[in-house]
Amino acid sequence: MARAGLTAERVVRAAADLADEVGFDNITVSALARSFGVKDASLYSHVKNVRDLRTRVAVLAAGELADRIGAAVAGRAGKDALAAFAGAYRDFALERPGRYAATQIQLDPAAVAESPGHLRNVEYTYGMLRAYGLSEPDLTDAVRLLRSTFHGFVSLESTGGFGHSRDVRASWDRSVDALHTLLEHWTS
Amino acid sequence: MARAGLTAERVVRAAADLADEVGFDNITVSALARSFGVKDASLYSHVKNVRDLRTRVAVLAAGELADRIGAAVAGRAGKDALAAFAGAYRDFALERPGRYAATQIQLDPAAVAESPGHLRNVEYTYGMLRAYGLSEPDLTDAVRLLRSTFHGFVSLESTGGFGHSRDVRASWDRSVDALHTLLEHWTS
DNA sequence: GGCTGTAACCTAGAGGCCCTAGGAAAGGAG
DNA sequence: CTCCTTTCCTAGGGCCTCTAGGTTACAGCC
Repeated sequence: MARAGLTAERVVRAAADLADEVGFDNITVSALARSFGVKDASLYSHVKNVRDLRTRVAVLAAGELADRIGAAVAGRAGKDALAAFAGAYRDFALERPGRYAATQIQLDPAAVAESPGHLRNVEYTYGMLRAYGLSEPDLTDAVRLLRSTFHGFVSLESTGGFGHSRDVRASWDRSVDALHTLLEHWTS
Repeated sequence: MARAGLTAERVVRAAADLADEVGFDNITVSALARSFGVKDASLYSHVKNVRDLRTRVAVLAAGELADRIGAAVAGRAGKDALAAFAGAYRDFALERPGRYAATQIQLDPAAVAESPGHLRNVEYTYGMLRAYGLSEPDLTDAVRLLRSTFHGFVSLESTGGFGHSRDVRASWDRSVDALHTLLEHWTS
Protein backbone atom coordinates (compact mmCIF):
# COMPACT_ATOMS: atom_id res chain seq x y z
CA MET A 1 0.00 0.00 0.00
CA ALA A 2 1.05 3.60 -0.56
CA ARG A 3 3.08 5.13 2.24
CA ALA A 4 2.19 8.29 4.06
CA GLY A 5 5.73 9.63 3.74
CA LEU A 6 6.17 10.51 7.37
CA THR A 7 9.07 12.49 8.74
CA ALA A 8 9.79 13.74 12.21
CA GLU A 9 9.30 17.24 10.83
CA ARG A 10 5.98 16.47 9.14
CA VAL A 11 4.73 14.72 12.28
CA VAL A 12 5.66 17.66 14.51
CA ARG A 13 4.09 20.16 12.12
CA ALA A 14 0.88 18.14 12.04
CA ALA A 15 0.94 17.93 15.83
CA ALA A 16 1.22 21.71 16.01
CA ASP A 17 -1.75 22.09 13.67
CA LEU A 18 -3.69 19.61 15.77
CA ALA A 19 -2.77 21.58 18.89
CA ASP A 20 -4.18 24.75 17.34
CA GLU A 21 -7.43 22.90 16.71
CA VAL A 22 -8.01 20.93 19.88
CA GLY A 23 -5.64 22.56 22.35
CA PHE A 24 -2.04 21.75 23.16
CA ASP A 25 -2.99 19.60 26.15
CA ASN A 26 -5.21 17.45 23.98
CA ILE A 27 -2.77 16.40 21.31
CA THR A 28 -2.49 12.64 21.24
CA VAL A 29 -0.41 10.31 19.12
CA SER A 30 -3.55 8.31 18.37
CA ALA A 31 -5.31 11.29 16.82
CA LEU A 32 -2.11 12.23 15.04
CA ALA A 33 -1.78 8.73 13.61
CA ARG A 34 -5.42 8.85 12.50
CA SER A 35 -4.85 12.12 10.67
CA PHE A 36 -2.09 10.42 8.68
CA GLY A 37 -4.12 7.26 8.12
CA VAL A 38 -1.49 5.27 9.97
CA LYS A 39 -1.30 3.09 13.07
CA ASP A 40 -0.21 4.56 16.40
CA ALA A 41 2.96 2.51 16.58
CA SER A 42 4.19 3.94 13.30
CA LEU A 43 4.76 7.35 14.82
CA TYR A 44 7.16 6.06 17.42
CA SER A 45 9.91 5.72 14.84
CA HIS A 46 9.81 9.49 14.33
CA VAL A 47 9.13 10.61 17.87
CA LYS A 48 10.29 9.04 21.12
CA ASN A 49 7.09 9.52 23.09
CA VAL A 50 4.39 12.07 23.80
CA ARG A 51 6.72 14.14 25.93
CA ASP A 52 9.23 14.29 23.11
CA LEU A 53 6.48 15.23 20.68
CA ARG A 54 5.38 18.08 22.92
CA THR A 55 8.85 19.53 23.33
CA ARG A 56 9.39 19.36 19.56
CA VAL A 57 6.15 21.25 19.03
CA ALA A 58 7.33 23.77 21.62
CA VAL A 59 10.60 24.30 19.78
CA LEU A 60 8.82 24.69 16.46
CA ALA A 61 6.28 27.11 17.89
CA ALA A 62 8.89 29.23 19.65
CA GLY A 63 10.71 29.55 16.33
CA GLU A 64 7.57 30.68 14.53
CA LEU A 65 6.77 33.19 17.26
CA ALA A 66 10.32 34.52 17.07
CA ASP A 67 9.97 34.88 13.31
CA ARG A 68 6.86 37.00 13.71
CA ILE A 69 8.32 39.15 16.47
CA GLY A 70 11.59 39.57 14.61
CA ALA A 71 9.77 40.77 11.51
CA ALA A 72 7.61 43.11 13.56
CA VAL A 73 10.37 44.88 15.49
CA ALA A 74 12.82 45.08 12.59
CA GLY A 75 13.86 48.68 12.12
CA ARG A 76 11.79 49.98 15.01
CA ALA A 77 12.72 51.31 18.42
CA GLY A 78 11.12 52.68 21.56
CA LYS A 79 7.35 52.86 21.68
CA ASP A 80 7.13 51.85 18.06
CA ALA A 81 9.01 48.63 18.73
CA LEU A 82 7.02 47.92 21.87
CA ALA A 83 3.71 48.24 20.04
CA ALA A 84 4.92 46.07 17.16
CA PHE A 85 6.24 43.42 19.55
CA ALA A 86 3.00 43.42 21.49
CA GLY A 87 0.87 43.19 18.37
CA ALA A 88 2.86 40.30 16.91
CA TYR A 89 2.79 38.50 20.24
CA ARG A 90 -0.95 38.78 20.75
CA ASP A 91 -1.79 37.97 17.15
CA PHE A 92 0.28 34.81 17.31
CA ALA A 93 -1.31 33.74 20.59
CA LEU A 94 -4.82 34.24 19.25
CA GLU A 95 -4.28 32.82 15.77
CA ARG A 96 -2.24 29.80 16.89
CA PRO A 97 -3.46 29.02 20.41
CA GLY A 98 -2.03 25.51 20.48
CA ARG A 99 1.37 26.65 19.29
CA TYR A 100 1.33 29.54 21.74
CA ALA A 101 0.52 27.22 24.64
CA ALA A 102 3.41 25.05 23.52
CA THR A 103 5.84 27.95 23.87
CA GLN A 104 4.85 28.28 27.52
CA ILE A 105 5.52 24.77 28.78
CA GLN A 106 8.63 24.24 30.80
CA LEU A 107 11.43 22.39 29.06
CA ASP A 108 14.59 21.12 30.66
CA PRO A 109 17.29 23.78 30.36
CA ALA A 110 19.20 21.62 27.89
CA ALA A 111 16.27 21.65 25.48
CA VAL A 112 15.87 25.41 25.82
CA ALA A 113 19.55 25.95 25.12
CA GLU A 114 19.15 24.04 21.86
CA SER A 115 15.99 25.85 20.83
CA PRO A 116 16.87 28.86 18.65
CA GLY A 117 13.31 30.12 18.92
CA HIS A 118 13.33 30.33 22.69
CA LEU A 119 16.67 32.12 22.69
CA ARG A 120 15.64 34.57 19.99
CA ASN A 121 12.50 35.51 21.87
CA VAL A 122 14.56 36.39 24.91
CA GLU A 123 16.95 38.42 22.77
CA TYR A 124 14.15 40.33 21.08
CA THR A 125 12.64 41.20 24.44
CA TYR A 126 15.86 42.58 25.88
CA GLY A 127 16.65 44.25 22.58
CA MET A 128 13.31 46.03 22.49
CA LEU A 129 13.98 47.48 25.93
CA ARG A 130 17.39 48.79 24.96
CA ALA A 131 15.92 52.14 23.89
CA TYR A 132 14.65 52.77 27.42
CA GLY A 133 18.21 52.79 28.76
CA LEU A 134 17.68 50.56 31.76
CA SER A 135 20.45 48.74 33.57
CA GLU A 136 20.37 45.74 35.90
CA PRO A 137 18.51 44.84 37.96
CA ASP A 138 15.92 47.29 36.62
CA LEU A 139 16.22 45.77 33.18
CA THR A 140 15.33 42.27 34.28
CA ASP A 141 12.50 43.57 36.46
CA ALA A 142 11.09 45.38 33.44
CA VAL A 143 11.47 42.34 31.22
CA ARG A 144 9.61 40.25 33.75
CA LEU A 145 6.82 42.77 34.04
CA LEU A 146 6.43 42.98 30.28
CA ARG A 147 6.44 39.23 29.76
CA SER A 148 4.00 38.75 32.64
CA THR A 149 1.55 41.27 31.30
CA PHE A 150 1.70 40.04 27.73
CA HIS A 151 1.41 36.40 28.66
CA GLY A 152 -1.21 36.98 31.32
CA PHE A 153 -3.36 39.05 29.02
CA VAL A 154 -3.46 36.67 26.08
CA SER A 155 -3.78 33.75 28.45
CA LEU A 156 -6.82 35.22 30.17
CA GLU A 157 -8.26 36.40 26.87
CA SER A 158 -8.02 33.03 25.18
CA THR A 159 -9.50 31.15 28.12
CA GLY A 160 -12.46 33.50 28.14
CA GLY A 161 -11.35 35.24 31.31
CA PHE A 162 -12.53 38.66 30.19
CA GLY A 163 -16.28 38.71 30.61
CA HIS A 164 -16.90 42.46 30.47
CA SER A 165 -18.32 43.93 27.27
CA ARG A 166 -15.43 46.39 26.89
CA ASP A 167 -13.55 45.75 23.64
CA VAL A 168 -10.58 43.54 24.44
CA ARG A 169 -8.35 44.98 21.76
CA ALA A 170 -8.89 48.45 23.23
CA SER A 171 -7.86 47.24 26.67
CA TRP A 172 -4.78 45.69 25.14
CA ASP A 173 -3.74 48.91 23.37
CA ARG A 174 -4.35 50.85 26.54
CA SER A 175 -2.19 48.44 28.52
CA VAL A 176 0.64 48.60 26.04
CA ASP A 177 0.49 52.41 26.17
CA ALA A 178 0.60 52.28 29.94
CA LEU A 179 3.60 49.96 29.90
CA HIS A 180 5.41 52.36 27.61
CA THR A 181 5.00 55.33 29.94
CA LEU A 182 5.98 53.07 32.81
CA LEU A 183 9.22 52.09 31.09
CA GLU A 184 10.02 55.73 30.33
CA HIS A 185 9.88 56.61 34.03
CA TRP A 186 11.08 53.29 35.36
CA THR A 187 14.03 54.48 37.40
CA SER A 188 12.23 57.34 39.15
CA MET B 1 -15.02 -4.33 55.16
CA ALA B 2 -14.61 -0.86 56.65
CA ARG B 3 -15.82 1.93 54.44
CA ALA B 4 -13.77 4.90 53.40
CA GLY B 5 -16.58 7.30 54.26
CA LEU B 6 -16.49 9.18 51.01
CA THR B 7 -18.39 12.38 50.36
CA ALA B 8 -18.47 14.65 47.35
CA GLU B 9 -16.78 17.25 49.52
CA ARG B 10 -14.03 14.93 50.78
CA VAL B 11 -13.41 13.70 47.26
CA VAL B 12 -13.09 17.22 45.88
CA ARG B 13 -10.81 18.30 48.72
CA ALA B 14 -8.56 15.29 48.11
CA ALA B 15 -8.56 16.08 44.41
CA ALA B 16 -7.42 19.62 45.20
CA ASP B 17 -4.61 18.29 47.39
CA LEU B 18 -3.63 15.89 44.65
CA ALA B 19 -3.63 18.77 42.16
CA ASP B 20 -1.22 20.70 44.37
CA GLU B 21 1.09 17.71 44.35
CA VAL B 22 1.06 16.52 40.76
CA GLY B 23 -0.46 19.46 38.91
CA PHE B 24 -4.06 20.25 38.10
CA ASP B 25 -3.83 18.74 34.62
CA ASN B 26 -2.64 15.45 36.07
CA ILE B 27 -5.41 14.74 38.53
CA THR B 28 -7.07 11.47 37.65
CA VAL B 29 -9.93 9.60 39.22
CA SER B 30 -7.78 6.49 39.27
CA ALA B 31 -5.12 8.12 41.43
CA LEU B 32 -7.83 9.68 43.56
CA ALA B 33 -9.45 6.30 44.10
CA ARG B 34 -6.07 4.81 44.99
CA SER B 35 -5.49 7.49 47.62
CA PHE B 36 -8.77 6.47 49.27
CA GLY B 37 -8.03 2.75 48.90
CA VAL B 38 -11.13 2.39 46.78
CA LYS B 39 -11.96 1.29 43.24
CA ASP B 40 -12.32 3.86 40.45
CA ALA B 41 -16.00 3.19 39.96
CA SER B 42 -16.76 4.09 43.56
CA LEU B 43 -16.02 7.75 42.97
CA TYR B 44 -18.64 8.10 40.28
CA SER B 45 -21.42 8.15 42.85
CA HIS B 46 -19.97 11.37 44.26
CA VAL B 47 -18.79 13.04 41.08
CA LYS B 48 -20.29 12.86 37.60
CA ASN B 49 -17.07 12.61 35.64
CA VAL B 50 -13.59 14.09 35.42
CA ARG B 51 -14.92 17.33 34.00
CA ASP B 52 -17.30 17.68 36.91
CA LEU B 53 -14.49 16.90 39.34
CA ARG B 54 -12.33 19.61 37.82
CA THR B 55 -15.01 22.29 37.97
CA ARG B 56 -15.72 21.39 41.61
CA VAL B 57 -12.04 21.77 42.42
CA ALA B 58 -12.09 25.10 40.59
CA VAL B 59 -15.03 26.31 42.67
CA LEU B 60 -13.36 25.18 45.91
CA ALA B 61 -10.05 26.78 44.98
CA ALA B 62 -11.62 30.07 43.93
CA GLY B 63 -13.33 30.22 47.31
CA GLU B 64 -10.09 29.62 49.17
CA LEU B 65 -8.30 32.25 47.11
CA ALA B 66 -11.11 34.70 47.79
CA ASP B 67 -10.82 33.97 51.52
CA ARG B 68 -7.15 34.83 51.48
CA ILE B 69 -7.58 37.97 49.41
CA GLY B 70 -10.55 39.10 51.48
CA ALA B 71 -8.56 38.74 54.68
CA ALA B 72 -5.60 40.56 53.15
CA VAL B 73 -7.43 43.62 51.84
CA ALA B 74 -9.75 43.99 54.84
CA GLY B 75 -9.43 47.49 56.24
CA ARG B 76 -6.90 48.62 53.65
CA ALA B 77 -7.12 50.98 50.70
CA GLY B 78 -4.98 52.39 47.93
CA LYS B 79 -1.42 51.21 47.66
CA ASP B 80 -1.75 49.32 50.90
CA ALA B 81 -4.64 47.29 49.57
CA LEU B 82 -2.91 46.69 46.26
CA ALA B 83 0.20 45.32 47.94
CA ALA B 84 -1.85 43.11 50.26
CA PHE B 85 -3.94 41.81 47.37
CA ALA B 86 -0.85 41.09 45.32
CA GLY B 87 0.90 39.34 48.19
CA ALA B 88 -2.07 37.12 48.99
CA TYR B 89 -2.52 36.30 45.32
CA ARG B 90 1.09 35.30 44.70
CA ASP B 91 1.40 33.37 47.96
CA PHE B 92 -1.67 31.34 47.12
CA ALA B 93 -0.44 30.61 43.61
CA LEU B 94 2.95 29.43 44.84
CA GLU B 95 1.76 27.49 47.89
CA ARG B 96 -1.18 25.83 46.16
CA PRO B 97 -0.18 25.54 42.50
CA GLY B 98 -2.81 22.96 41.64
CA ARG B 99 -5.60 24.91 43.26
CA TYR B 100 -4.40 28.10 41.59
CA ALA B 101 -4.37 26.45 38.17
CA ALA B 102 -7.90 25.29 38.88
CA THR B 103 -9.08 28.86 39.37
CA GLN B 104 -7.87 29.70 35.87
CA ILE B 105 -9.73 27.11 33.82
CA GLN B 106 -12.72 28.26 31.87
CA LEU B 107 -16.08 27.20 33.27
CA ASP B 108 -19.40 27.61 31.57
CA PRO B 109 -20.96 30.92 32.66
CA ALA B 110 -23.64 29.07 34.61
CA ALA B 111 -21.00 27.41 36.81
CA VAL B 112 -19.23 30.72 37.38
CA ALA B 113 -22.48 32.40 38.39
CA GLU B 114 -22.98 29.72 41.04
CA SER B 115 -19.41 29.93 42.33
CA PRO B 116 -19.20 32.42 45.21
CA GLY B 117 -15.42 32.30 45.08
CA HIS B 118 -15.21 33.44 41.49
CA LEU B 119 -17.65 36.26 42.09
CA ARG B 120 -15.91 37.43 45.26
CA ASN B 121 -12.57 37.58 43.50
CA VAL B 122 -14.02 39.88 40.87
CA GLU B 123 -15.59 42.06 43.56
CA TYR B 124 -12.36 42.32 45.53
CA THR B 125 -10.50 43.36 42.41
CA TYR B 126 -12.91 46.12 41.50
CA GLY B 127 -13.19 47.11 45.16
CA MET B 128 -9.45 47.46 45.50
CA LEU B 129 -9.37 49.85 42.56
CA ARG B 130 -12.08 52.04 43.98
CA ALA B 131 -9.55 54.23 45.76
CA TYR B 132 -7.98 55.21 42.44
CA GLY B 133 -11.21 56.86 41.32
CA LEU B 134 -11.42 55.39 37.84
CA SER B 135 -14.57 55.22 35.77
CA GLU B 136 -15.48 53.07 32.78
CA PRO B 137 -13.98 52.09 30.48
CA ASP B 138 -10.74 53.00 32.25
CA LEU B 139 -11.74 50.91 35.21
CA THR B 140 -12.13 47.70 33.25
CA ASP B 141 -8.94 48.37 31.31
CA ALA B 142 -7.10 48.74 34.62
CA VAL B 143 -8.66 45.59 36.05
CA ARG B 144 -7.59 43.66 32.99
CA LEU B 145 -4.05 44.98 33.19
CA LEU B 146 -3.79 44.09 36.86
CA ARG B 147 -5.20 40.61 36.45
CA SER B 148 -2.98 40.00 33.43
CA THR B 149 0.15 41.04 35.22
CA PHE B 150 -0.61 39.10 38.38
CA HIS B 151 -1.63 35.96 36.58
CA GLY B 152 1.15 36.19 34.02
CA PHE B 153 3.80 36.69 36.65
CA VAL B 154 2.89 33.79 38.90
CA SER B 155 2.22 31.62 35.88
CA LEU B 156 5.67 32.26 34.43
CA GLU B 157 7.28 31.99 37.84
CA SER B 158 5.75 28.63 38.67
CA THR B 159 6.56 27.12 35.27
CA GLY B 160 10.18 28.14 35.69
CA GLY B 161 9.93 30.89 33.10
CA PHE B 162 12.25 33.26 34.98
CA GLY B 163 15.77 32.03 34.41
CA HIS B 164 17.70 35.13 35.44
CA SER B 165 19.41 35.15 38.82
CA ARG B 166 17.61 38.33 39.94
CA ASP B 167 15.48 37.64 43.02
CA VAL B 168 11.95 36.94 41.84
CA ARG B 169 10.29 38.41 44.91
CA ALA B 170 12.12 41.67 44.31
CA SER B 171 10.89 41.82 40.72
CA TRP B 172 7.37 41.18 41.98
CA ASP B 173 7.50 44.00 44.52
CA ARG B 174 8.94 46.30 41.90
CA SER B 175 6.15 45.42 39.50
CA VAL B 176 3.45 45.99 42.09
CA ASP B 177 4.98 49.38 42.88
CA ALA B 178 5.02 50.23 39.21
CA LEU B 179 1.38 49.24 38.81
CA HIS B 180 0.47 51.50 41.71
CA THR B 181 2.04 54.58 40.17
CA LEU B 182 0.45 53.63 36.88
CA LEU B 183 -3.00 53.51 38.45
CA GLU B 184 -2.45 56.88 40.11
CA HIS B 185 -1.84 58.52 36.75
CA TRP B 186 -4.11 56.29 34.71
CA THR B 187 -6.31 58.95 33.15
CA SER B 188 -3.51 61.27 32.10
C1' DG C 1 15.60 -5.17 -15.14
C1' DG C 2 16.85 -7.70 -10.47
C1' DC C 3 19.30 -7.11 -5.67
C1' DT C 4 19.85 -5.08 -1.33
C1' DG C 5 19.62 -2.17 2.61
C1' DT C 6 17.22 1.29 4.98
C1' DA C 7 13.68 3.39 6.17
C1' DA C 8 8.56 3.28 6.92
C1' DC C 9 4.89 0.82 8.45
C1' DC C 10 2.64 -3.15 10.43
C1' DT C 11 0.50 -6.69 14.10
C1' DA C 12 0.21 -8.14 18.78
C1' DG C 13 -0.12 -7.11 23.25
C1' DA C 14 0.52 -5.08 28.10
C1' DG C 15 -0.91 -1.48 31.05
C1' DG C 16 -3.37 2.81 32.43
C1' DC C 17 -7.29 5.78 32.38
C1' DC C 18 -12.53 6.98 31.93
C1' DC C 19 -16.97 5.53 32.54
C1' DT C 20 -21.46 2.51 32.66
C1' DA C 21 -24.46 -1.20 34.29
C1' DG C 22 -25.84 -3.78 37.66
C1' DG C 23 -24.98 -6.35 42.12
C1' DA C 24 -23.65 -6.70 47.20
C1' DA C 25 -23.08 -5.00 51.76
C1' DA C 26 -22.83 -1.55 55.55
C1' DG C 27 -25.35 1.50 58.58
C1' DG C 28 -29.17 3.98 60.12
C1' DA C 29 -34.47 4.42 60.83
C1' DG C 30 -38.33 2.30 62.31
C1' DC D 1 -34.79 -7.44 63.52
C1' DT D 2 -36.18 -5.64 59.00
C1' DC D 3 -36.01 -2.43 55.44
C1' DC D 4 -33.97 1.17 52.77
C1' DT D 5 -30.62 4.20 51.44
C1' DT D 6 -26.12 4.93 50.32
C1' DT D 7 -21.58 3.18 49.66
C1' DC D 8 -18.78 0.38 47.40
C1' DC D 9 -18.00 -3.57 44.45
C1' DT D 10 -17.17 -6.61 39.95
C1' DA D 11 -17.26 -6.86 35.06
C1' DG D 12 -16.40 -4.90 30.96
C1' DG D 13 -15.93 -1.60 26.83
C1' DG D 14 -13.41 2.08 24.76
C1' DC D 15 -9.49 5.13 24.11
C1' DC D 16 -4.77 6.12 25.02
C1' DT D 17 0.62 5.18 25.48
C1' DC D 18 4.36 2.47 24.35
C1' DT D 19 7.37 -1.89 23.31
C1' DA D 20 8.99 -5.89 20.65
C1' DG D 21 9.47 -7.79 16.65
C1' DG D 22 8.01 -8.75 11.84
C1' DT D 23 6.95 -6.92 6.80
C1' DT D 24 7.05 -4.19 2.88
C1' DA D 25 7.84 -0.13 0.02
C1' DC D 26 11.33 2.45 -2.24
C1' DA D 27 15.97 4.35 -3.53
C1' DG D 28 20.33 3.31 -5.23
C1' DC D 29 23.41 0.23 -7.31
C1' DC D 30 24.94 -3.40 -10.28
